Amino acid sequence: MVDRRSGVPAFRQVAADLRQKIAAGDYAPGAQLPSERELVDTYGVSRPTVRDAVNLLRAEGLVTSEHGRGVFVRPPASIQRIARSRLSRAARERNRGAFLADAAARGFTPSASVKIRFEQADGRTAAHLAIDEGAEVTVRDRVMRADGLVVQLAVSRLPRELTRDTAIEQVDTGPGGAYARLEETGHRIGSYVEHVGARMPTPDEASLLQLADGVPVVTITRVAYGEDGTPLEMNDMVLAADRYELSYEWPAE
Amino acid sequence: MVDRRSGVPAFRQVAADLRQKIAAGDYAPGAQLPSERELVDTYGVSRPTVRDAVNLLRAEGLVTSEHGRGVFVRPPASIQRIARSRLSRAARERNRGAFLADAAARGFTPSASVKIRFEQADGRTAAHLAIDEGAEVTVRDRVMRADGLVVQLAVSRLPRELTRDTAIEQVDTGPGGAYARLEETGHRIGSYVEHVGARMPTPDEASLLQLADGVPVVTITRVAYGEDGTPLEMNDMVLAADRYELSYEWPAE
DNA sequence: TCCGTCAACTCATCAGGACGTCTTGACGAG
DNA sequence: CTCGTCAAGACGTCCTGATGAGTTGACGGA
Repeated sequence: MVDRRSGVPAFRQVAADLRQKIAAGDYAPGAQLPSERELVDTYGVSRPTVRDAVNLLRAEGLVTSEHGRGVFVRPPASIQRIARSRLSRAARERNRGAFLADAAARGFTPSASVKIRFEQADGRTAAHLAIDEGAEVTVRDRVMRADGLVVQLAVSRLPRELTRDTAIEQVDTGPGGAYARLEETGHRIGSYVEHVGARMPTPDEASLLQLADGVPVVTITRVAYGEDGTPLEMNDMVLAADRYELSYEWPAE
Repeated sequence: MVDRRSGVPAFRQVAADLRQKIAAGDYAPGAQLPSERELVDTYGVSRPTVRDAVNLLRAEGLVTSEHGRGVFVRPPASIQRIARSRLSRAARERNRGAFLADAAARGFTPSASVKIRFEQADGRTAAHLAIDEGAEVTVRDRVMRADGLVVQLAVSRLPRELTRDTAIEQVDTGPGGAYARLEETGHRIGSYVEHVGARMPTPDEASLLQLADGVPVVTITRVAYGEDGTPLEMNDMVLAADRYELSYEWPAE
């Protein structure tokens, strides 16, 4: 029952109580919460108030509601790891590319849809690739799946000069992926930089990645540099935050 | 005006239209959206429907609403960077610790509140530190501020044996921070591993970090290893995703 | 036994109204 | 000119009431 004199809005009190019960294990992961009607009786509030409370918990990623079934406590996500070593030349020689290698090693059946297009560099792309704004870039737009489920979106951009007459402008880049093709044409990779952030998904991303409410996406912008420091490739990746954990390792200096 | 026969819920149509107008620049960053009353007239829906639409945009982090003032387009966040080099010994010798060094270099006035306590290791801590579950650990619970604003939460855990009779069990760890004290007692750091993820904040975190709705947090678990591979310290950090971008760099192998 | 029907239960959506609090700015008293 | 008052308009909260749509399981017919 809510306290009307506390000054705390009723729907927040309901949300706080449910949140506490979930944390305490009264409602275990995967368990169903009482129906809206029951919550109305339990707390002595109206149904929209109960719905506001549930909406809050959903935005926090604590519960998901299923139309016609009920509201359920979100089970903890199964976490996958992406190690820095997935980009090593050794791994590249054994496989077709970073993502396919990673997924195969984990026992998933990976697949990817690729669309190639050519663009003029916008300001951000120009800055990352150290080229002029408006210069032509090759864009590889990929949707990666594991066992049919979309798990990652990636948009790769390279200066057009680096990809002309190479398999990078083809849907299938061949063994070792685009990085292998770059190195074959004399552009040996010297280092990588990854910029990592997080935000809420756009509706498109939420739908593609089949994200539940309250699940953010992790964004990674990776830039590959040549041994002389020239930027060779920029790769914008979007991952579901509840399905991925990134790991980075480096020696103390 | 919404299309009642399209099957798409009215509040989603309103949200989509507003989202498109924001993306197109009709409502610029920082600009005020029409009031709820105006939106009711514009789209021909009731006020709860308009509110549902605005709530959706807020959960996406696109807008913030201010009581008594209106609803505003969220301006793009000012991004800070954390480079791997902030953990170098050279930086440590010049400063008091990673966070204070970072903030000072950026022109902020940094401050931090620290609470020390001792715990028994839970399963996760035991796994990361390679110690027995239940073994005693020293916990440093820190709230970091820049110009008075809370920007980062950090909970550091070390095996108690490593901290006994050192300044690590004091609020002020002295010049160079806890890592410098560890190295002084013969525990030279060999490598770091960071595990990066993202999720929606708990209500506590949202309040401490003054997070707007729809802003996720980035979580970092950093483990520092000795030169022999022994885990020395585990540090759980929580950052506002709209105020930080992480950068990692490594040479190609 | 099997399977289709259908009632009952679930959440999703929407309307319309009421009252509260907060912010802003006009305006008048000093 | 300054400052406090106050009304208007903004969002916040909460209610009652209604309809729609998806899911499940009991039940009865084949």
